Amino acid sequence: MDLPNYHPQQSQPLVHQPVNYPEDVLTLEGSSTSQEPKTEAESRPESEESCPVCGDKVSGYHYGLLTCESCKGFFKRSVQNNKHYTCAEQQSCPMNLSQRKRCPSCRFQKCLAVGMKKEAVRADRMRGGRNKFGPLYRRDRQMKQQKVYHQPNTAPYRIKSHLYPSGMGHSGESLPLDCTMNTERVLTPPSLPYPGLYHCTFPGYPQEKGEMPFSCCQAPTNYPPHSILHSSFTPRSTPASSPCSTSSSSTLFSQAPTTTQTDASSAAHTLNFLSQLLEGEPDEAQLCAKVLASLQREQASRGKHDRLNTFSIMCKMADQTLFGLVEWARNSALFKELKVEDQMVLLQSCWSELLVLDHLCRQVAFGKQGCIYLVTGQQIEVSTVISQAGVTLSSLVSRTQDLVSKLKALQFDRHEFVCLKYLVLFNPDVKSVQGRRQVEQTQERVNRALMEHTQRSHPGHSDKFGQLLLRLPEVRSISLQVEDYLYQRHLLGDLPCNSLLTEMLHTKHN
DNA sequence: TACTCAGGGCCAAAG
DNA sequence: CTTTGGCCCTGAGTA
Repeated sequence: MDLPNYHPQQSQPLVHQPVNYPEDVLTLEGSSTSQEPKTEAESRPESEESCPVCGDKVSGYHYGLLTCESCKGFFKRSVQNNKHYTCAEQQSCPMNLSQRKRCPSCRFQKCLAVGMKKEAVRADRMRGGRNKFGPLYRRDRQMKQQKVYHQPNTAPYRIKSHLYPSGMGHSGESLPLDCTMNTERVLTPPSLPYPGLYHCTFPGYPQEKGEMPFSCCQAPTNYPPHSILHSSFTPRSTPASSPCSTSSSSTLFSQAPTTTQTDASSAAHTLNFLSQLLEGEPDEAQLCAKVLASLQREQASRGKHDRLNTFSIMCKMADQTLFGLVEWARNSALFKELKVEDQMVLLQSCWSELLVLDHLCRQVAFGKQGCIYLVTGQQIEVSTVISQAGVTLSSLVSRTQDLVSKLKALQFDRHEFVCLKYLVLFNPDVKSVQGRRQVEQTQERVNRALMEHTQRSHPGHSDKFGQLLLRLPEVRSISLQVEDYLYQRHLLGDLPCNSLLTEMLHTKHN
């Protein structure tokens, strides 16, 4: 896996750039494994697919995925010559066949965002041979093959996934996991602040079928909305008001308190440490705006009858949130101290837990009783989701809402949230972590800070620390269920391709 | 051993 | 002059 915008060797901060995926990212083509007899069409599947970067015709697998010859060459040159491009605009230049030459910066970012792997460009420039991604390419082909198998009427090979809405089944066969959530119907446009994002018609689901429209509450115009915990969840511009916020982050992060320190200085250090952790927290309003803008761009680039369905919208939201979480980790001083390889494996291991934690935090902070609060500020009634979702999704929603209730009862605050995020990220038990000791020390340090914070902020609640830690196995369990669910939907072709989400799912199932 | 196919190099064309 | 992109070469992996 390569992470989008992941340039550990670069010193300048990288700005997250939402990805404008081409309209046909939801299409796929037939393919076959090399062991099987091939038809003419199957033997050249890539000729039917468009490059995820610019939409040109793909010429084969290049640096991790199917791309065109031109983007292959561009990516190779960029990596080989260690190019550092700068975008003259807002890092969101359109990327298509006619405009791909205009902005190399956005083109290169797009290459990385769709999953082209820098490490596949050989440092020794040796020609020929096979690379280490052979199994990845094989798996990719097999998955495409699998989807074609599930959708027999696939000639020609490009299929719009919304022609196969979930819940309809394929050829009457039963599906291995719940895919009955009629997510195409979940969000309804009225009262939404960005009506262009959602559409009323749901391909494959005629309205007269009698389905109940999902009620969707108006998102508050002023962010953030109500919350009894509002004061605990102040935006990132304010928390630096801690007593010792004048110290530099490098000093703080490089010095753990020693046992010889007095209680007072240890407490001050913990406060300082926590406020430094909090400073790295992304601004929720900015994230909200970013996700909305990305969704708007996506919808604007589509035809009137080719709008994203609700499940795809949710996936895009999760994808953008994931981008934000990766960016958060990457910008963390503690995380930067780790080897790049360790950063990668840690993120690969915990991305879904971070997503779940992020969702939980948003619910505790902003979610109204009985509603799910989306990253875009919109709200969906839990009861409606559960009534329309299949077994797996209903169970996920219920479990998550239970956890939200428990966290609310514990008066979960922002300091504790950021600590849990770090505890999940710095997991020394992840296989193949090289700097295990370093990861362990950071985890212990965050653990200590969390303990001291809970004892200080809730002296009457002696076991808050333990109660919070006890929630982590449930977070883990939910995240694994989320991964399984998403992977099954991915195999059915319901997930938008070329997203960080699918990339992470791929890596986990490698 | 022949074949496959992904990475690298070359070079005319475009900017 | 630099960059692009189509074409060809190379060679490890595979049947």
